[in-house]
Amino acid sequence: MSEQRRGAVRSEAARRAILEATARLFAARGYDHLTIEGVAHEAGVGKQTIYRWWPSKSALVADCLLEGMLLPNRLGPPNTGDIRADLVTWLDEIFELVAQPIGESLILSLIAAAAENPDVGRRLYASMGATSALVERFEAAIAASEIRDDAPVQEIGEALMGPLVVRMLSRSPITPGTAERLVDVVLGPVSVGIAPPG
Amino acid sequence: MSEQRRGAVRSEAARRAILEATARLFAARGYDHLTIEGVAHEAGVGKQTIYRWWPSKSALVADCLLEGMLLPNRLGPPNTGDIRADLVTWLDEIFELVAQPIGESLILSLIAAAAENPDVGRRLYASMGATSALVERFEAAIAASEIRDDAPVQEIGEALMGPLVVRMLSRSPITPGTAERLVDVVLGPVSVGIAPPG
Amino acid sequence: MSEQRRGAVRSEAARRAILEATARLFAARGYDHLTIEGVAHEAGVGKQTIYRWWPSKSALVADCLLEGMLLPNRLGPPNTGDIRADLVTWLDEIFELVAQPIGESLILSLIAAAAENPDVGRRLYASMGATSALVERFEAAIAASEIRDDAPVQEIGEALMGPLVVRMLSRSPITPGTAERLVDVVLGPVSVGIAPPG
Amino acid sequence: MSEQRRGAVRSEAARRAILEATARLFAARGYDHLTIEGVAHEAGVGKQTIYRWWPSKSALVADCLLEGMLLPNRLGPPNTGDIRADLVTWLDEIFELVAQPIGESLILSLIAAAAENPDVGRRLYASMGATSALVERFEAAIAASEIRDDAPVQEIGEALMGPLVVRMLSRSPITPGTAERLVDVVLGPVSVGIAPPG
DNA sequence: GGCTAATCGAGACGGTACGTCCCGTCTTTAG
DNA sequence: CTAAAGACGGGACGTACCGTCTCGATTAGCC
Repeated sequence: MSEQRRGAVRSEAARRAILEATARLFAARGYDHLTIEGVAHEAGVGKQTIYRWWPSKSALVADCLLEGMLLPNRLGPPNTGDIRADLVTWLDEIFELVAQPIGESLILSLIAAAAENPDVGRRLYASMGATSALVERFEAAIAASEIRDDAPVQEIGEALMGPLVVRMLSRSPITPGTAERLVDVVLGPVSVGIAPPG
Repeated sequence: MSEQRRGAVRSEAARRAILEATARLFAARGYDHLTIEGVAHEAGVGKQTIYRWWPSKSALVADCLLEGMLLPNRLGPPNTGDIRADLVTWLDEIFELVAQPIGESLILSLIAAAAENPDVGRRLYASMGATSALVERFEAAIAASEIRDDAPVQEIGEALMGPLVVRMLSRSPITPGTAERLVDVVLGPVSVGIAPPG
Repeated sequence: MSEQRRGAVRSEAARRAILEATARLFAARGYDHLTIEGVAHEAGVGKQTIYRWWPSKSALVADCLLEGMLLPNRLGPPNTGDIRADLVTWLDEIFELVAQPIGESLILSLIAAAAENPDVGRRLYASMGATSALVERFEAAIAASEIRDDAPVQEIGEALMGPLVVRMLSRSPITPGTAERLVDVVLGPVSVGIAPPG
Repeated sequence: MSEQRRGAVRSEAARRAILEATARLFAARGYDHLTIEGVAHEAGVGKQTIYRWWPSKSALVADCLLEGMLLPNRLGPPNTGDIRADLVTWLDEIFELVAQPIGESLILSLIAAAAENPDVGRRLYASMGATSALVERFEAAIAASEIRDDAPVQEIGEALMGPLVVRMLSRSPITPGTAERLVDVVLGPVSVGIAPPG
């Protein structure tokens, strides 16, 4: 009835050692200086053990992402009841991360990995909260009538994340006030916000 | 008085052959299968001739961009007097390009190259019109009072381009109506647009 | 008094499957393309079952030899009463075998295996009749006064076999008449043979 | 008219370093523990530089032989005017060499290499004097009427060398007197030698 | 019949070496 | 002095096997 399984079972120790080594080296040296041989050596593992389970280094990175070893798994905005302030808080948090050289090269490396491997892209997108934490915050805002209930939340989310990516790729500096201006752009300036109920 | 120059001068034929070979191979096989040796061979040129003038393959790609060999040099929105329609037209044009496999992989390769090399990033940013053609259109719109004169045009531009990049990296499909929704997000829905003057 | 034995006993089926697979692969691909993994797979057997009973691939080949799976177990000269003719017949038989590509590569593989593993060497030597069938024929020849009773039979035997090995290793062609010339060399030319008794 | 040659020329330093490293490692660890990577490392050379000029490790070994780095290039019998004594001297010299463990494993390694690669075989054959020095000695012996002028010298030579190879492969000990007995076998016992002229 | 071993197939594991692809530098010859 | 050609030392690739080590299943003697 059930699937036959024979032979030794996959070693969890090796799996973890590999992912941890990958995360360590990725953070230390960036995506394109990451090598399978380096990971194997760092993890104390044969190369074949890596190739047995992952097809490429980008798949390795994707798995690290999935396990939350490169970024906090749910990086979303807070909910203080004030959607504009919460989004600004969240953006500023991210801006601060990427303002540091290490944060910048980490994100650029992730972008490079995502460009190369669809899986990394999908997981990075999920990780960055664009689908989960951020959307939840918008739904809460709709429920609280902070924003219109027909607001295109996916587009709004991407209009917040996207500029970050663009600035990083173009190496444009992120000036003070950028977060506020972005939130104003996507939610509309305060003065033209939706009318309060009643 | 003048600089003394002896011996053969830099060969323009070689320079063009190299850039054309780079563009050809980049389009055909993508950024990370592009090799200096491949370019040298394709261009019928010695490797040293490439290394003499360009420090890396990403610099080569950056130069191709600058010469408009990878993307049209000025890809900007039209100006029909209707900023919303013009932006939608422009976005849909880009969306159509990246909906084709070749366009998608071209852009993803450019993103990867930009992530790896600051120069490519800067030039790509300029190329994509985010600073020039797009900003000019916004200035025209301000002049025509189509949008507020204190609108943060850089942020608006990036809030239009950014989501494209995010969708490509995350491999999210671009659904019909996305362009309209994005324009609505960044300019505000029509009904709450700025009041007509007077 | 006797050794205690518990648990499953050695599988004769596995043993035979392994030896047969070894012989098959050895003949097909030669000694140095023979792999334990290949034998295990071909025999439908786990690798450990091979390692449990044989220490190395050359031991495997030695066992195949011992079971006569690679060469006829007793390849010796006939006895028609004419020692010279019998030796020529025997040599020509061998020469014909090694003239075919398959025979040549089989023997060269065996030589390589023998060079690598003393056991293979000893068993091959025995197999090739140099100690048994050939010596028996010489003893018969001595009994029949065909050759001197103090003839150094081991040296004579090796002086017949050795040139074959040398020709194979040096890839010298074996020309017609070689067998006769060799027999003449080791037994002395007919005209100067030992005087008939009486 | 002449062949065009452009680009850097082959480095003699690299060639020598590689051959010397090969000879050193071959002598130290034997043919089948010899690795291309080991040679490259020992020679301080990139692997590709080896693969550019030699197709396999056995070709490397063959070249070492050709340069006389593994064996003296002309290992032949002396000429004191007494062919039997000279041959015995020569054989005993070789027997002494192969009686030492290092000599034995060197020769066995050469045999293994010869079995694998025709070129090694041919060059080894030439090196061992079977074609040159030994044949010259026989010709001198014929000229001096020490042996019959129609003696099959190639067969005689191989009937001397061959048994050595057979003993090495079969790991039979070489007992005292073997050289004499072999010479007796191939030249005939003294008592039945050719009649002195006159 | 249950217990204890040993064997079997399968195959994962840490390794070593393979032969290939490119890197960026250096060397040679032609123009 | 530039350019083509291409050899060089080096690093990583992805693959093939090595010999060892689990696994779960099966098989035999012993209580």
